[in-house]
Amino acid sequence: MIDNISLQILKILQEKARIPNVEVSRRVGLAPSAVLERIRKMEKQGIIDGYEVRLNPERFDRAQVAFVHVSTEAGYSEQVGAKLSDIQEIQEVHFVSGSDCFLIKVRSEDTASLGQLLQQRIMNIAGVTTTKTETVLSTFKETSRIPLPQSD
Amino acid sequence: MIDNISLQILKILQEKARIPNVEVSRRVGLAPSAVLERIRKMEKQGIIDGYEVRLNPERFDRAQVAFVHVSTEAGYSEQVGAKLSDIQEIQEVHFVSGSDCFLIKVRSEDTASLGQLLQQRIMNIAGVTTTKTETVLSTFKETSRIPLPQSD
DNA sequence: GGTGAAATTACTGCTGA
DNA sequence: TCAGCAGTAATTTCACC
Repeated sequence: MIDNISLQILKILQEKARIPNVEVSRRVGLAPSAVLERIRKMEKQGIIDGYEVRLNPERFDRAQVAFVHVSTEAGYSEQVGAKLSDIQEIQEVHFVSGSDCFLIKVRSEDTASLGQLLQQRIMNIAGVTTTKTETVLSTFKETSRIPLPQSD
Repeated sequence: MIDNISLQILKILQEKARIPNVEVSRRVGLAPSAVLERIRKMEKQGIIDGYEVRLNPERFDRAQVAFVHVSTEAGYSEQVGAKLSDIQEIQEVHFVSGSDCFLIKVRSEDTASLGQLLQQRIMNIAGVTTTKTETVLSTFKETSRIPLPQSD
C-alpha cells in the first residue's frame, strides 16, 4: 500500500518538511507532477496528517517541561480529559493503565508558573482528586518522528 | 524582539506550516518579500527550529504509546540518556526530578513489541537498573504547539 | 524594515503512454 | 502511475524608500 518511492518521499519530508517539490522529485527520480500526486494522495488517505512548524520553546518562555499524573474520581475521566485538553500549556493528555489516571505533558515558563497552573487550573477541575508532578531537569531527545520501515 | 507581525506569522504557521508565503503576506498585510525576510530571520535566530511532517502512527504500526520510567545506577545517567536517545522507537528522553530516573516516551506496534523493546534493548543498556512502564489506553491530545503571547 | 517589479523557479492540470 | 508540456502561481532578488 505504501511503496518504496512513497517511503522515500516521507523520509525526505521528515527531514525537512518545507522542501520544494522539485527538489524531492530530483532526489527520488520522478517527475515533479508524479511526486505531487503521491503526496496529495497520502494527505487524502490520512497517511500524512499535516505539517507543523517547530518553534524554540525557550524563546517563548516555555522551556520548563513537566509530566503530571492526574487522578480522577471514577466516572469523571471523559470530562476531565476534555477539560485538560482545553488548556493550551498542556501539550499531551493520555489516559494510562493502572490507577484511573491521566499522564499529561505541560510546558511552562518555570516551576513557579507550573505551580500556579496546577493549583489554579488543574486541581479545580471537577473530578480531579490528586496530582503528582515530575519536573524535567534535562531533555536528551524530543521528537515526533516515527521510525519508517526500510525501503528495500 | 518579536513584534506583533512576526507573532501573527508564527500563529499562521502553527496552524498550517505548508501555507504559501503569498497567502501569509495577504493575511498579515505585508508584501511577500517582507514576510519572507521575517521568516528567514526567525529561522536564523533559532526562533523557528524547523518544519515537520506529521505522519499518522497507525499507518506505520506505531499506535501504541507508552511512558517508561528508567532508573539508572549513580553516575550512569549521561551514558544511558545517550543510548536511549539512539533508539528510534523512543521519541522523548527526559531526565526527571526525584529518583535518578529517566522518563521516556515510546511508540511501538503493540504491547508485545513494547515488551520486546524493553527487555531486549532497554534493560540491557549498561547502568539501567529498573524500568516501570505505563501504557497509554487512549490519547486525548498530542501536540507540540506552544502557546504564543497575545498580539496586542 | 518596508515596497514593488523582474527574473527565476515551482506548482499543477492535461494528455498520452 | 508515469513523463512531458503549458499555463499559472509563488519565490526570491534587487534597487529604492
